[in-house]
Amino acid sequence: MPELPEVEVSRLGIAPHLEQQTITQVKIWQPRLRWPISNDVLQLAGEQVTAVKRRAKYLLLESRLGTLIIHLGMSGKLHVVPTDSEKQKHDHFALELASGLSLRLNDARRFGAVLWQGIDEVHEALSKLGPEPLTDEFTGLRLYELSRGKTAPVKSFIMDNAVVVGVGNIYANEALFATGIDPRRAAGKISKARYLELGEAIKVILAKAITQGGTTLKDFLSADGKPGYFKQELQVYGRTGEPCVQCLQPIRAIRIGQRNSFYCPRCQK
DNA sequence: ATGTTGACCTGTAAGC
DNA sequence: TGCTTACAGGTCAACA
Repeated sequence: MPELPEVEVSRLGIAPHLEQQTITQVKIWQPRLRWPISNDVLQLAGEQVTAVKRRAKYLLLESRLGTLIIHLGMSGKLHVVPTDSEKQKHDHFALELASGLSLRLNDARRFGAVLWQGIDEVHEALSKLGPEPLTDEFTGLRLYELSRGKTAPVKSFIMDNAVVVGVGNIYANEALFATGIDPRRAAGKISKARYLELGEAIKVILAKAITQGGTTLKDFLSADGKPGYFKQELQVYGRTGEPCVQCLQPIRAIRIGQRNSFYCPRCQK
């Protein structure tokens, strides 16, 4: 479900309910997610959430004792609900708060994760990540330099978390359309000038998606239940056979690295 | 080393 | 109305 904008929208939705709140109880209903939920997370009971941050597609709930790391995988969702409300199917984990509200993780496919990072540790899930796309550490120049000699498709390249984090299947397709780059092209054979444009396009598209509340494809809702409106902005993703917004050619779908990929055969070279 | 593929798991939609 | 198949927002391990 979530790429970086959806995770950020989730963060913005839950943060006001969590920050400075005391956790009264930690509930592990289903520990078998992508990795088992460690009992280390139980020490959060009685602790205060000092900040709610994000790194890549990971949410970071900080406390005096350490950081709870949440990843939503493909289908994970966070809800803030009254603690006495009924547990839903696929609710796996919850933090109960002194306010009477609870944060619940619901994830049908269980590709998500709940991890514990002790104070002064860096969890290995976070240790090999590239820069955040919306910071100055990420530039088109970086894309250009890292891509030299690579033969993998440019779409796979920009989805590589060691190159830049947070660019998933939707926004990779959109950024390549915005810059007129054929997603199949070898990453190493694209010019510096085009990478400079691509870097900017990634920033602009992700930032806009965040302001629109993310992309709701099937069922993404922010923690307060609102859908995202970026779907209306999608130029190629999911538009197989529909006319290109620029040239009216039908949008094509192909498979790149096992992922559905959409492009305009006329506008993208 | 780099690139590609399968695997994890469940729900939903499409096809027969 | 079934039943079967393919696919879905992500990431990692294993392989060539």
